[in-house]
Amino acid sequence: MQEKSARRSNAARSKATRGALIETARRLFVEKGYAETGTPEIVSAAAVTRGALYHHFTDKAALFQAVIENEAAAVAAHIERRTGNPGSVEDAFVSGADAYFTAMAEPGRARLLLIDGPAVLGPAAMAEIDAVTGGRTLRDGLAYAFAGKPPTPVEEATLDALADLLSAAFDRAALSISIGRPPAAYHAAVRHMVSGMIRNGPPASN
Amino acid sequence: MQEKSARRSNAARSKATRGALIETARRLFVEKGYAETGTPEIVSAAAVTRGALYHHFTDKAALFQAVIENEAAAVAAHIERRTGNPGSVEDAFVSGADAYFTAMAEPGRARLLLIDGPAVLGPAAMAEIDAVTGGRTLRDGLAYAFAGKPPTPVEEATLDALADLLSAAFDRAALSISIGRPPAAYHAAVRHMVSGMIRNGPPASN
DNA sequence: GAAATAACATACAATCTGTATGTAGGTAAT
DNA sequence: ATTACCTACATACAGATTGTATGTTATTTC
Repeated sequence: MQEKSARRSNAARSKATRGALIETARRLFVEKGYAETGTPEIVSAAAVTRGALYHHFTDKAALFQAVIENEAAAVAAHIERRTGNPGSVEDAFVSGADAYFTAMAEPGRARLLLIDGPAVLGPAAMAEIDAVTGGRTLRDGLAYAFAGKPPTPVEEATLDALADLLSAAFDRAALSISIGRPPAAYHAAVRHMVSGMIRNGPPASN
Repeated sequence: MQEKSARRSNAARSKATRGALIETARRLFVEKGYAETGTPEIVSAAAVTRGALYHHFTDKAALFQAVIENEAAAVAAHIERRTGNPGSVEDAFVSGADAYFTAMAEPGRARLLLIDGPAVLGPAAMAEIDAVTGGRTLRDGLAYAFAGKPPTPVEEATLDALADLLSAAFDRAALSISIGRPPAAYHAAVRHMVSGMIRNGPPASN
């Protein structure tokens, strides 16, 4: 065997330093925000060098993106884990929203995914990430809720827009709760909004 | 009279340079984003010096905040100007949303107010600015819509939350339209969301 | 018109980011 | 096992940016 430090494969070395960087960066980004956190501080806290950082990530934004992708995956995993199949479509939305809220209650997560993420990576890139991880379940739920009970088949674009609005409402709820607003009020508001949208039947075409 | 440059009062000088800085900064912030726009570039484009900038604003963020306050005021002015009194409460919301969308269609405005603003100044400061300029009209509209038709008087906190969610939906609609998504679809979606929320009556207390 | 103050201008110190270059440890082929 | 090669990291550096400190010029005030 070797001396002090055990021999480690390159894969293991990479995994360790990447992990340390992402974990430490996440903490500092949450504490002080993306712009106010310098790479010297990150690498110092992670006990690596800037050379290692720029070896594994093309720039500071790429490190941030790795953090964001982690968070998005964690949210998706949490939701998928605790998703049984409830009775009504309405209940599915409400309990889905509830799962989303508890996932987003993880400290710092709302700020990362809803504030800094869009600003640093752009709304387009964030939408991309959301699509890869969670996305689309809202839209499918709405389509199902409106299926076969037409005045007229719902326009695709309107469905997309409706899902977008609903998603924005959920995001805002998560963000507001994360800054101390009363969760119960937001739960009630979400329930009301969802039930109103669904009971009201499919949207008119125009 | 003086020689070449006419004597100008201090108030006039300040107004001119502040105006040039805010106007130029707005343009560059929209073109390249807040973080990627340096103060040297701003002052150069505005034909002033960095000394002038830091005389009028405590730092770069303060200049940005001035830009944001301008935009918020412009939105509020636009909405107030074209607000008649329509028939139903529902129509009031829909036409209010419409006015909001056209105001937010001003190029760059959505990015400034909905993306960079929250990231640079924080959601709290943005809420403050919104409250000073527009704010509260959504909440009042909802209160009016639900007035006197109780199962039970609507909880204040729930009303706040509902207004918050609705506002988030409007923001998202404005943002999505600003990046090229079909306006008609969002108009339809907003109408459906609003009518559902209102026709569904006051939210249950729990 | 002189003193005081506001509105700038210039110079500087401290950082920070990304790159370039150098080195040590791991892998692979012979 | 030795050699050659490649990956992972370290160090040094150039360019640029931010906020401040200090100096100068134009207005106001007395």
